[in-house]
Amino acid sequence: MPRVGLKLNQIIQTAADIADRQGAEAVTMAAIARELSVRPPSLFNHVKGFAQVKRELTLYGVKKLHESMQVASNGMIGDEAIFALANSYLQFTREHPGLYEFTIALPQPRDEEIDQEGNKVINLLIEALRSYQLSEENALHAVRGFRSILHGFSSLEQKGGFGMPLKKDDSLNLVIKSFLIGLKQMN
Amino acid sequence: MPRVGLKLNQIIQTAADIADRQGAEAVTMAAIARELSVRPPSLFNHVKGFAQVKRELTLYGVKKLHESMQVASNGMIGDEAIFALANSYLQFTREHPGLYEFTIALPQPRDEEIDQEGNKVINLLIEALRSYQLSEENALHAVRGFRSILHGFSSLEQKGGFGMPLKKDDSLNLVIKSFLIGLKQMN
DNA sequence: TTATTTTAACTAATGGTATTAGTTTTTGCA
DNA sequence: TGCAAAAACTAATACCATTAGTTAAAATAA
Repeated sequence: MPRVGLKLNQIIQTAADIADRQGAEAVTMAAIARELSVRPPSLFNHVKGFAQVKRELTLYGVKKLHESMQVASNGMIGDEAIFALANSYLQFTREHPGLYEFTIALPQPRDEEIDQEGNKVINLLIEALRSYQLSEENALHAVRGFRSILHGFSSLEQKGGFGMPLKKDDSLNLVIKSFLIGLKQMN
Repeated sequence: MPRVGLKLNQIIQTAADIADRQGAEAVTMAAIARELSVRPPSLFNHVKGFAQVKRELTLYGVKKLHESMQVASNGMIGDEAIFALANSYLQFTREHPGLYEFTIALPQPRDEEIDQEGNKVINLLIEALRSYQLSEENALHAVRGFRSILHGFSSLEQKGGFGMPLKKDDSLNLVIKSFLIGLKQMN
């Protein structure tokens, strides 16, 4: 029994790979162990249990999503920033469908570190909406709306909810464009 | 071992109750059997397997959602109909959080009967948007957008994604209102 | 270098899950 | 009344996460 040298990082990476390739529900301790050529109990030397694996997966996903959006919108403002954020969000959900599921499955009770990382994403949206000169309250409402659009669209797309053979990116563009036009007339 | 007299209907009803009271992931054959005071294998006399239970749950949920929206928007047109649809959608997800999760977990591969029922919901939206005089293509984009807003908002609300202490209904109203304003300037 | 301690793998076992096979009992009908 | 079908059951299998206890390898101390 040679040492494999597992690290928490490898375990989460492996779990994320399984999620993206076989779906979020395929992520099990047994599957991770198989992938790493190790017996399931060995994982418990590095992780408290399956609950922690999911928690780390969520944290990893949110961090990665934030990073993508950060990079994509860097230096932009206004509509340009908003569309850049939307596109990078959608790209992330398409490249990492399984990981994304964990990203939106927030643990109960709330997790300080995950919340903090999630707030960074929200702050990107708040920044991008700044040029709209909304009241503080309306800005928060608008962020919720924008998040709803992004998550709702991604989720429906992944679940196969869009049956019609119609360019999906056009749909997202239209809803965001409409939303922004409406926002401009809000004050 | 007296006859219990299980019916497919009772099984699905029980499953839906468990979903709404304890969460969608609490729905198991074992839990359903416990609730019905029956041994798990007995369920297999009425149901092919857990996969079918989930499938029936999805169908039941979509039907129920459609019925609620149908009733709520009956006789209305334009914005009034749209807000009525949105409110009844949200009410459904709040009253049936567990069942709603199954409602959006469409089975792979596609299920003819579920698709058909889902199309009825979509048709309600298309009808409501008719007064906007959108091109056929834009109408479909708009429906996707509207569905994204509804599902995204509901999903984030359920997952506890809205941290700020801000009236959630106001948020939904604002995003829909903005979206509609934008739509009106689309042609 | 050798000895000791710690780390990380292991095996074995427990209790949960869905599911199948085979059995028994009840019910409904001829 | 008797028989066939339906619907419950028990028993067993194969997964799953997890815990306890064991062993071997690696890191550290002497």
